[in-house]
Amino acid sequence: MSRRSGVLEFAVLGLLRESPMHGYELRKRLNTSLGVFRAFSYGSLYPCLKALVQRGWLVEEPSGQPEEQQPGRAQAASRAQAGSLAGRRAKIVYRLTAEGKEHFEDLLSQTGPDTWEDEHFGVRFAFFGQTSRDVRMRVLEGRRSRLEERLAKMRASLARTRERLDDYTLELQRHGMESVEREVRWLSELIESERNGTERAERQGRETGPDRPAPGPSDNTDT
Amino acid sequence: MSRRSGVLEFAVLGLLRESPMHGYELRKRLNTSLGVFRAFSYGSLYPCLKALVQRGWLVEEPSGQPEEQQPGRAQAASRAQAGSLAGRRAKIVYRLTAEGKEHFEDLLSQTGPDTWEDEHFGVRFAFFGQTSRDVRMRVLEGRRSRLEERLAKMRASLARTRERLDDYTLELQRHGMESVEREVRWLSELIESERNGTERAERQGRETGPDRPAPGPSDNTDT
DNA sequence: GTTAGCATGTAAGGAGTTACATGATTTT
DNA sequence: AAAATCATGTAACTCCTTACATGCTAAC
Repeated sequence: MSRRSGVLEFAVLGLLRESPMHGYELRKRLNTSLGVFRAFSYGSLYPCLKALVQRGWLVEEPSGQPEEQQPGRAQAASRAQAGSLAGRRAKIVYRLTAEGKEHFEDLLSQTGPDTWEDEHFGVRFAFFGQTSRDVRMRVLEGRRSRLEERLAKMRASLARTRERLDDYTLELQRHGMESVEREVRWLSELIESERNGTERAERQGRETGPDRPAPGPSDNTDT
Repeated sequence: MSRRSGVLEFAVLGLLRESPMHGYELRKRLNTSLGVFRAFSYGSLYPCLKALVQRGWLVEEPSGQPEEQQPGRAQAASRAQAGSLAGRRAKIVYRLTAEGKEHFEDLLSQTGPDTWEDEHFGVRFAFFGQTSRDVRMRVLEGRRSRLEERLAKMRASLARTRERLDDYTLELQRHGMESVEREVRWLSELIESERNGTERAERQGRETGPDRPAPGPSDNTDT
């Protein structure tokens, strides 16, 4: 029962929305696309898929990689016993149902306080491509003010305890604060560039807007 | 039963080593000193404390803040039923035993592959003040090469999939990689300054922050 | 005299991992 | 023919959180 993950569930629905996939591939995408932030194992993925099927958001489809099978009819005959799920071991492809799609869009439109917490924010951002602009803005701004709160607390506690702490603890705190400050600046840039993007494409319905080309003039892939 | 936390256990022993404390205070220290990285609730802290007592690494000591109690005898009499742990509600102070101290020092000297993983590294670093220099070096270098591995994987996967990803996913990955690169640079500076050891601090040109105290020759336990 | 903060605990459960178990297909 | 990788799954366990339950004490 359960397996009501939240993050994992959201990511699975989001990835399957782009195209049907089987579990193994799904997991790789999960751990690269959304990679730095979370990694999942089969032990959580497969039960989650089953649960999503039971709720009617996914359907399982057996697959023997149809495209590659057409030329190989002679070979296929030799192990034809396997029936319709011939060839390779019943690779189960999961596909999003209409209800699943609707449910995912509901999730996408949520802007509750959870959405900008550490565990959720990364995955929310990863699917910003399918998210409406106003939701994007609320999530980005929510996260920023969450982080600013955190910074304020850190600064206060640092001011109170500075003298009692040894150098390493201090350095750890300093580095932590710097990281948070850096994320705040990043968010501010993103928010700015969302604001400037307002020119064309004023439709903010939940239509999946692929009309949003660049989140800023950020082109930085060096080394 | 269990409650063999690892991180929480380590942090509790480490904090109690500095001075005895009761649970409530301990939790505050846990969530500020080691703050950005982890936060713990009473629901995990108190059972952990009990478990550590059972293993003989801590002892409980009742405390009614003795200094303030002497003048208040008349009032205390009215609720004298509470017996020897009078006054405020039996505040339980936890103190590290000799065995606990020894055990903590064992933990401090460990340099297994776990120690530089995300969950452990922060808390290990927080207690570097009590850690011997060679262990510090191994942990810092271990973490750095762990992160470099991760960077290599990210770069490879990015090169493979760059065209298929939308702008937000790309931006997420870029920011993630930048964060990891930043931590690598931070580690390299720390490693440098550990190497220079006795030399005193030199600081690289780094305009971002105020002054860098540069954890220098802080005294440590040697073997 | 009531809110806010100090202080300690427990039961239930959520979210995920590890280790195991199995077998097919591709590469060397 | 061995090794690597693809592929799917389950059971047991870990670690931690939430929500609850309780009561003291300081301050407004």
